[in-house]
Amino acid sequence: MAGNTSPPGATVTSRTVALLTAFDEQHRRLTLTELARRAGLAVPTAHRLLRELTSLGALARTPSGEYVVGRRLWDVGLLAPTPTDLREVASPFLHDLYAATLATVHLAVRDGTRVLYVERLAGRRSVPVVSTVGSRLPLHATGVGKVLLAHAPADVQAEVAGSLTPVTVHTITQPGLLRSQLQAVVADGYATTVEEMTLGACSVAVPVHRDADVVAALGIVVRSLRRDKQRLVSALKVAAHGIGRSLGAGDRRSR
Amino acid sequence: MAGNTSPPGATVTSRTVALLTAFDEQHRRLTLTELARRAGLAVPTAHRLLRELTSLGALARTPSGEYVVGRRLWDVGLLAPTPTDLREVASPFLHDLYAATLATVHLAVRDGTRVLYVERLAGRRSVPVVSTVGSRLPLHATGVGKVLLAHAPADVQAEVAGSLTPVTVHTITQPGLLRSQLQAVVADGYATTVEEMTLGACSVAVPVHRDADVVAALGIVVRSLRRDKQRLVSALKVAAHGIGRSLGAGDRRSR
DNA sequence: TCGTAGACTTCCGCTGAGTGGAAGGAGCGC
DNA sequence: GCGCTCCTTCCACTCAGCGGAAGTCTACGA
Repeated sequence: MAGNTSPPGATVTSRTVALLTAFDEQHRRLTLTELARRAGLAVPTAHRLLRELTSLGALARTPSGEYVVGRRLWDVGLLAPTPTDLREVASPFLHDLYAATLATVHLAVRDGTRVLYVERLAGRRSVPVVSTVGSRLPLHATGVGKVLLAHAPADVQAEVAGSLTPVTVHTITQPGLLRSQLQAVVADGYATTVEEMTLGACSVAVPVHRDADVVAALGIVVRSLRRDKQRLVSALKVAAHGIGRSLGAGDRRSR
Repeated sequence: MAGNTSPPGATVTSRTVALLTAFDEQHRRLTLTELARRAGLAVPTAHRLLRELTSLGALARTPSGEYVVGRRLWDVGLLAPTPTDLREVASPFLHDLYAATLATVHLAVRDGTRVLYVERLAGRRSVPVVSTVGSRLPLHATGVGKVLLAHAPADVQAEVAGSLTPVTVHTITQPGLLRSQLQAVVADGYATTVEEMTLGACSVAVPVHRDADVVAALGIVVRSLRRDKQRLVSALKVAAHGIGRSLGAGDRRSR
């Protein structure tokens, strides 16, 4: 009666991917049992798959036996088109912006109803923030998020407005207020937040255009906006414009 | 007689990984037939696996039907321990270094007998170079490569010295010359190249220590070394020292 | 307009690769 | 020593995966 009771609709491929995607920001090293549980697999099955993945270089093992993401997967991941192209093109502009402001600089795109951070520059003297490259945060609570939301399709805006979860006491939770702010973002060409994501941190962000489309948002985080908001906005706009122009020129062989 | 003639030793997992790793720097978008060929699979098999991978978000399709690496894979790849931790820790030091030199800044580790570039900062006015993040270059033809090679085990040094392929007319091709240069690198604490990888580009690089081990190399690329080599070397050493100290402090929960 | 070539997609019967329960270590704390 | 937890290996059953063949779509040249 030794046998086989495969869960419905689970192909080997999906099992493999399930194992790989069991890793996340909070779980960068996992044990066999934990991986099996997170991927919904029997322990021996997980063990065999993990051994294969390890020998192929997709995963690696720590000295203590835990599994971590391997270098080969890092390689392949870097080839993902949108983040990489954006990063590559934007890089010099981000450095200039950092040099000019000494603030934390963010480049982000929209991923469904969240902001996905594609690049982050932070100096040692910058305001501490929660974002890291690859992390996702709510659209309504960050500067880059508001920019991306303001230029998102109506159904996305509706979905976000339907569940405005607070992060700090200053996070926007009223759909009407959000709507009017988004209109202002489109009109003014920039968005701001004041302690809506992190207490003690404010942000300014502008859209990055490629032709008519908004493909990304560029933002900075500072301690206060009182002093020189206008200077920051214009520095951001210059950088965003430069990125957009380089992006337009850079679409080699995309039909 | 419809049947099954699976190649020996090919598991589904290895097929999946073969498909994913069929992508590289030069082939960031591939067609079905090309992928099947590169992974050594029958076209219908590749087709089915690719469809699964696409629906799972590991791959994506361009409007024209080609396959590209998906965002989910990018996510997972970012969790690979070594490159990410290094990047994260080194980031502020790299920016400072860039600000101080305006040169292209490289952070690299050794991957077998090649240099693996983990991070690159390039300004708009920097010397153009071939490296991108994730690319691998020969150890003997770059500044960071020489540093890593000088601190590599003897067998790696021997293997590299055994096949010194020239890149430019200035690339080192004599094992004896390489050996003496590597000794100098260890003694002096820095390495230089003069047009050995790219004509018109010189580089300086220093090791990044974590305790006694050399875990990475930090380098910059400039047009000429005549002018202020000593200033560059000391700027590099300061940054490398800072990175090493932060690394030592930053090894939370690694047994 | 039609024919041809090439690449993509769907179908389906055979079979061996994948499955997971069970059992055998290994390490640790009490 | 004893029990607990986690990792690893084994193995018989069976269904998931395989790929040849056939059908579809698109591009291009006559």
